This record gives sequence, structure tokens and C-alpha cells, in this order.
Amino acid sequence: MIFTCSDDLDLEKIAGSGQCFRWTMQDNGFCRIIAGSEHLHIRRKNVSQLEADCSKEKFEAFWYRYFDFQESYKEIRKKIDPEQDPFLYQAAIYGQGIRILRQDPWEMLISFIISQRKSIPAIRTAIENLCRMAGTAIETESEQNVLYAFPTPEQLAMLTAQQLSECGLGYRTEYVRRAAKAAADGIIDFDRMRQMEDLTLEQSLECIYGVGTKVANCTELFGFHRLNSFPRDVWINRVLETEYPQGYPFTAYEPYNGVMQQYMFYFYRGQSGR
DNA sequence: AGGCAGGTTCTTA
DNA sequence: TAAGAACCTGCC
Repeated sequence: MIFTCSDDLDLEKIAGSGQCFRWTMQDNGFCRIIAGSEHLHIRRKNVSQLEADCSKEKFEAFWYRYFDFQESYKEIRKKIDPEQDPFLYQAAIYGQGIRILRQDPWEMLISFIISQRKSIPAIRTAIENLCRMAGTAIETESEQNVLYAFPTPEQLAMLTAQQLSECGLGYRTEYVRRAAKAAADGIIDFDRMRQMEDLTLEQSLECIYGVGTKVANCTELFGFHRLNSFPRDVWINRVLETEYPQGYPFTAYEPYNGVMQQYMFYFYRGQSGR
């Protein structure tokens, strides 16, 4: 199907924004997205239109929400005053087209547990290994290329520590193993967590072994769509130190601090050559 | 070849 | 409560 997109959407920028690890820019110009047990090939056709290999019904039922099209990122960016905050203004221009996807909380929790002290390519590899090891095959693109869904808590909980370790998880093996078991047992209850206030949600996430402030914040922002959550990684800390020595104006950007974080992250990494 | 990587936990004072 | 060490291993 072909559809019109009037708000910001830049597939390449989102693919490189560090919020998703199963987006692949293909040689044919399409971006392949695997989300949970869904997948999509999508590309920009022209300035106002996108092309995707799914039905209108499927797009409306799943992908419209996934891309967060009900939110206007143009409007959010209007909160930035170029006089007051020239750095963020510049970062937002550079990052125009980034959106905060509505991804699955479970997938985000595990992905960001894995992310600690790993480079982005290494994170992607580890996640693909996990999906191949435990996930359900969802489609065969070619004889060699089978796509796998992200494993369910039950599927992950069934793996042995040995199998998890073979996915390249290193010392995160035990974190993933325990999170999978807790989720499979219902001790981690994502439906209940959806109902929680931001602060309560954060506290619940940080109770999980292997989950500290950073991983909790990423899970909140990318998995629970808490747009005010502001993950602080090494890059963002550098930004705050160099660009905002007198303090960053969090209150000015509520409740969208997480969106601004994405602009700054993407801009700063782009500037410093990866 | 060898250091470093989107953090968290554990230990020690 | 705060600072420092230890942790696995794939990547560049």
C-alpha cells in the first residue's frame, strides 16, 4: 500500500537513533522492520508518500500505532525556542523525522538489558542470535533468510544458561534468564505496569535484576511510551556537560523530555562521527 | 592485536 | 552514601 505522511518520519534516522535494533536498511531502498512477531518492508516513495508491503487494514491495525502517527512531532518541536536553546534547536532540525516508536515493553526490556556495555552492532547481533535461538519463525524471505519473531518470555525462559550464553550475552546471561523467568511467571506483569504512574513504573523496573536507571528509562521511553523519560547514557552526559554546564531546562520541555533526548543523542553522535 | 563498548552489581570505607 | 572494581565478549 501507499500512504500519505504529513508529519515527520525519516526511516534512516530512526534506524540509526538507537531505539530499535531490528530495523535494517536494505539495498533495494526498503527498510525491513521486525517488531514482536510482525514485520514490514517500507520506504519513502516521495516527499509526502510512503510505500509498505502490507494491507491498509494491517497498517491501520498495527503499524499506524507502532509509528506513533497520532502524535505530531512537528508540534513537539515547536516547544523549542531558538533564542533560549540554540543547541537543542539545531539538534532538532538535524534529527527532524525521528519519532518515538511504540515498541513492545518486553522486547525493550530485554533489548536494553543486553545493551549495557555493548556497541550497537554487538547489541543487534546478540538480539538476532536470541531470536534465532528461541523465537518463532515468521517468514522465509529466501532459502537462507528466515525471519524470527522476538521470543516470548516463555520461549526465553526455556533456554538453558548455556544456550543464552551462546547468543553472546556474556555476563548479561543471568540478567536475561531471571527477567525471562519472572515475566513467564507473571512476577513481571506488563499489563499492570502500563497502568502505573511514571515514578512507580520506574521503581518496578529497577527492582528487576540487571536493570538500573538507564535501562529502566529506556524501557519506559521506548517500551511504555513515557515520552518524558530521559535516559542518560555516556553520550547524553557528555552533551549535558559540554552544552549545558549550568543545567538542562527539563521543566521547559515537559512532558516531552524523552523526545528532546533523542534529538540530542542523534545529533551529538552524528557530529562526533559515531 | 588489544582496548573499548548506550551499565549494573558487588565490595569496601 | 559514595566511590571503585569486576563483569563477558563482539567489534573496530
